[in-house]
Amino acid sequence: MLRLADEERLKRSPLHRAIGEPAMALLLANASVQALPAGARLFEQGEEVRFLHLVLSGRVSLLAKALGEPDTVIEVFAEGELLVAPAAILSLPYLVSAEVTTAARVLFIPVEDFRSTLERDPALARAMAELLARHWRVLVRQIKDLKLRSSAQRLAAYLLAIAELRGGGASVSLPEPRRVIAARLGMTPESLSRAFARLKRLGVSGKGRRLQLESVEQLRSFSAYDDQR
Amino acid sequence: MLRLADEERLKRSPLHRAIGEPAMALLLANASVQALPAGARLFEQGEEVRFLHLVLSGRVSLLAKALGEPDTVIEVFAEGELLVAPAAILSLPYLVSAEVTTAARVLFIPVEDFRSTLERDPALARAMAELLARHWRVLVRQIKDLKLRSSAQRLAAYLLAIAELRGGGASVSLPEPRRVIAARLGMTPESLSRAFARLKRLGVSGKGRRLQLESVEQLRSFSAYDDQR
DNA sequence: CGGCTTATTGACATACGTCAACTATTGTGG
DNA sequence: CCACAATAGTTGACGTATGTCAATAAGCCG
Repeated sequence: MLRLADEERLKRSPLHRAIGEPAMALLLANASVQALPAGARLFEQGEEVRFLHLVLSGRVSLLAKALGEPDTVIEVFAEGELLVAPAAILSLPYLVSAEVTTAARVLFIPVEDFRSTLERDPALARAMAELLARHWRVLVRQIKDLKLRSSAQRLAAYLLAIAELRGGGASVSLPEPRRVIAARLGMTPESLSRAFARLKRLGVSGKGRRLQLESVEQLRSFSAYDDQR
Repeated sequence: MLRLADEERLKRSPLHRAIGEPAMALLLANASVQALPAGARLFEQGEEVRFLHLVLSGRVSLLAKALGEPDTVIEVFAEGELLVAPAAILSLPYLVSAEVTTAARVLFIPVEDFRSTLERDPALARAMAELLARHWRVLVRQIKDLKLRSSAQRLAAYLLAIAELRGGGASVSLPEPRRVIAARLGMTPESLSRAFARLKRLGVSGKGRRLQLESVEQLRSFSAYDDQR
């Protein structure tokens, strides 16, 4: 069930670090791991929560849909991250759906175990408060983005956020297909293409997933980027 | 310092209910209350956190500014609510500023007292996890709004959210000047005016702060509104 | 009752979405 | 390994929602 590699990854997760061995054991008592292909759905908006999910590997997107069809991406979670704890904490139905973007291994913790551990173990409660606090900031940043920046500025900020700096430039490897990035940034794939075209003039080059940023400085001032984590 | 009316309000706040008398006493040890006029600033984006703020009365807006000037409103807090706990929990600078919208009385809790109580009192940690979980959902809903709905739909959803239902209709009393509502909904005051004009055809009437909604049903379907709390 | 702020309306600009055609990339089976 | 289909991304033409700027009207307060 829990492979060795999974154990390793679990040990490195922020949750495990924060709450330690004994509390983790409680959470794992009835937990299981599933290997899921890209496209698999973990849960749907409106459903009752049955498991708390922890991403062991791969990537999982949170999707929101309006009554019409086109889903948008709220956030993408990677290795070590916990999915949609709020619904689990509040015993409320999911506000969003979750879809595997890159084939993933996911830990399923029964929500009753999570809730009872949350009652009993103060470290878990503190860890959740901290995790949610971090997430609050991620979401607020996204709202600021959507309200205050143009699509090209959002793209620039996104590239800066995932870039590996070196010297005055940086290189970026896009972690998702462009279509997903477009949704995450609140635009259509077409607009994303055009945003990339606009950024060419600001020193963004390369094709496929690998890109080079010629001048981080220039991008930063274009995006009105504030590095605050 | 703490007036009787303040005590009353404090007792009714979700925080007090959740953590009880003794933990609350710890938080209050060095706390003070300030009466603030509309327009007063509680803190600025980028500043270090020195106090945790609890709104006793009045309304306080969270503002975000880009490098250019025009601020946008992330959220408005009313009586009994806690302001920007994430920065306090994480010991990170504020991501947003706070401005009093309607003259307010605000409790200032020194952040050291908050942090030490958070360490020691599991009930506070759990209360914070729950509070942040609720807030997470508020923010996600706003992101869904911004990405998936038109300005008129956002306004319709907003009106439904604050409406007092009666029969098939409802009445609404706008809690903020229209300029603030516009910013909260991610549009200009001009666009808000036009959104109201569009909703007239859907049975939204009245002027000034008091409005009537003729058919909640009609608005709901127009806004593609999902009531999920 | 002025005078100041706040909201509305109109004319216009623009960013972004939509639709469609085209191109590139990826995967698959012969 | 190539050929081809399927999918993903780009580009162009065009429409529309929303922003901008300016003028007017409406509320609000001393």
